[in-house]
This record gives sequence, structure tokens and C-alpha cells, in this order.
Amino acid sequence: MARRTGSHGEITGPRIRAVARALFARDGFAAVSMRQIAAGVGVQAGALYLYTPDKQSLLFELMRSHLEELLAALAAEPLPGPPAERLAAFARFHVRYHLDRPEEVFVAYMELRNLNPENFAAVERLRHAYEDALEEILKAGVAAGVFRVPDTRLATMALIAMLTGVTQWYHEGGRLARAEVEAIYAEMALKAVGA
Amino acid sequence: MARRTGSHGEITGPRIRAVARALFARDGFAAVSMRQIAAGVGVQAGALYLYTPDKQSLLFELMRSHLEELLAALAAEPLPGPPAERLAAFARFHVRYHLDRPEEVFVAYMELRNLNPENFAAVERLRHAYEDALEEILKAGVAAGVFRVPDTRLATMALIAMLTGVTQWYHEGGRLARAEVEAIYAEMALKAVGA
DNA sequence: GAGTGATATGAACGCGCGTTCAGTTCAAGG
DNA sequence: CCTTGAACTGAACGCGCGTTCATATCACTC
Repeated sequence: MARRTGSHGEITGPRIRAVARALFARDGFAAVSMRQIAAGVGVQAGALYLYTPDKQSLLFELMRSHLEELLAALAAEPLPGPPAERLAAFARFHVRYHLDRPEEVFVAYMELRNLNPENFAAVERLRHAYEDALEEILKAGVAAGVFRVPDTRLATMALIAMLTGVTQWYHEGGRLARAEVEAIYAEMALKAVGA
Repeated sequence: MARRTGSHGEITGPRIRAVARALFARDGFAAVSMRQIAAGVGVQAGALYLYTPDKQSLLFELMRSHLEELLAALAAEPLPGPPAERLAAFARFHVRYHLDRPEEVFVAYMELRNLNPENFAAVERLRHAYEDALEEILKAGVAAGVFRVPDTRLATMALIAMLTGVTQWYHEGGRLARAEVEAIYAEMALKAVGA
């Protein structure tokens, strides 16, 4: 038997990515087999290869699309006014976006070493673009004399690490509401750069 | 043939752990085979089982010993005086210790999901103890009125994430010297909590 | 210098891996 | 209603995996 009733390529493709994302996030790329992904989708392993050339491309596509959506969302976010307000808005955006997509975030920065060199370079380029957006804010703040940081690159990396870390401990329905968490992180970020 | 001249258990044991640590850090636990580890040591795969009951225990032992050494080193570190000085000393210690052992650190927090439940619980207990040490400093600072943080637990996680992030970008011989990096991180940590 | 225990080999075990492919089923267009 | 092609199956491929074990070698003790 083959081709069960109701199957469609437009449905199976996204479902494969969703299942792969969930499994990669939970167990890690190397520990997840194509057969496990297929089982999660409700399909045989061979069928996956109608939608991805190989396992590596499946991972890369997840990471690439995540980072491109992140950059697009940042571009769509209003970052108005003086550097301090822009930094606060960036911090809130970053925390919110990452809390909304824990799986994507987790995969995108835990599985870097499982990318082949070419794919790694492409992903790093996107990550760098995002980091640069933050660094621009910091540079503007330093130039305006409202931030005091000895090194904007170091401060950029420190802030991103701090903000991204929220995904490691936050759990829905915990002690703190999302809005509180966003606000607290934003304030810590501002203070950290001396605003 | 077997037992080549000059072999000793006291040498092979540590060498296995060193090779495993290096390979796990570079490629990830799930992507490293026992045969690769054995090859790095210069031994056949079977010989590894004279030193570890299985692959899982090898990983756990690396993580456990790392965290216990971290806690011991923290306990041996003088954290004198008022909260602000203690926080600065903690931040410098954390950055220094992590920069000195990039492989241990990387393995200890990238491979958590590859621990079985029992081992995971043990490692989490140790991590928690370390986090608590920082939170105690923050609580003391809040009580003394010198730190302003809405939630000490959140601030603890944010600071540790920020400080640990140094391992993700710092490279020996880069733009900044180690001492500078330590100092900058310590100052950012202080400012972040409003000291 | 014989005997013993620690240290290692190398072959083997069953198993699951990523990937391929010939064949099968079904939805839709003319 | 027939044809066509997209969607999928199920079996197979060679390979490397973690682990075990009978066997071999060597360092050391008495």
C-alpha cells in the first residue's frame, strides 16, 4: 500500500519541519534519526526524501529560516528615538521573540556544530547581522555619551548572552509573568551599559 | 598481541577522559563514537571498558568532576567585604575559571540532555549549588540596599548567562587581554544590578 | 624465574543508521 | 473514465554503533 487518503505535499512538508524541530530541540540533531522524524509525521522514512535532500539540509533549513524570520521581525519592530529607548525596545523584542519560539532558538544555537562548513558560514552570517543591529545601538549610545561601555563588541555579546539566557529557566505559568520578565531584562540591559 | 610496552592504568584513565572531553566539546556526545575516543588514546575500543562502565558514565563523570571542581574553586576563592566587592570578585572568578577550561564548560552545559534522568538530577543539584552562591551575594546586596533588582533569582540567571557567554566569543590572542575582559564583565555585572 | 593480576587486543554480537529505489496508490485534469 | 504524475511504501544497501569476551602480553612480587 502507499499514498493514504488525504495526504498532501503542502501539509507533509511543514509537518516534517515541525516534528524535526521538536525532536532536535529535545534530543539533539545527532541523537534523532530520520525514522523517528518519519514516525512523528506518520510516514515512512523514505518519504522524507521527497521534501529534503538529506538530514543535514533539514537542520540547515530550520536554522536559516529561524534566523531570517528573526531578522525580519527585528526589521519590522519599531526602534524609535534615542539610544536608551532603542536598547530597551531591542531587549524587550529579543526576550519576547525568544520566549515565543523556544524550540527554534534552542536548535539554532545548540546545533551549530552539526552544520557542515558551508552551512555554518551561512548561519554565522545571519547571526552576525543580528548582533550588528544591537551593536549599532550601543555605538550610537556611546557616541551620544549616554552609554558607558569600554568595548561595544564585548557588550553586544554580553547582552545577547544575558537576554537569550531567559529561555534556559523561564517556564510558562511560573512565578513571573512574561511582561515582567521582559521589563526586568530590559532594565538590566540598560543599566549594564551605564544608561 | 596485547598490552604494549609502557602502558599503565594511571596514564590511560586520565587520557581517556581528556580525549573524550576534547571530542565531546568539538563534536557533541552523540556524534562521538567510543572507537574515535579509543583511537585518540591510541588503544582499541574494548580497552575503554576497563575504565568506564559505559559511554554515559564517561560523560557523567566529566560533568560531575567539572562542577565539583568549580564549586571547590569557588569555595577557595576569597570573596571578602561588602556585597559589591563580593559580586565583582565572583564575576572575575567566573570569567577566569571559564576561560581557563573552555572544553569542560562547553560539555557541561551543552550535553545536559544526553544524561539519563538520574545523572541529570545529580548534575542539576551541583549547578544549583553554584547558582545559589551567586544569589546569596545578590540577596545580601539587596538587603543592604546597595543592589536594586526586582527578582534575585532572575538576576542570578541573567548574570550567569552573561558571564558564561564569554566562552562563546573570546579567543586567545584577540583584541582584548584576559584581565581586561574580566574587569569589563565584572563592571557590567555590578552595573546591571544597580550597584 | 615462575606465577599472578593488571592491561590490552581483536573479533564478534545484534542493531539502527542515512539513504535509495522499484513498485503501489490515489487525486485531479481532459 | 482514462491517463498522468505526485505522494508514499517497504524492502534493501553497506556501514558504524556500543558493548562483550576469550585470549594474549607484560610488569611485578616473592
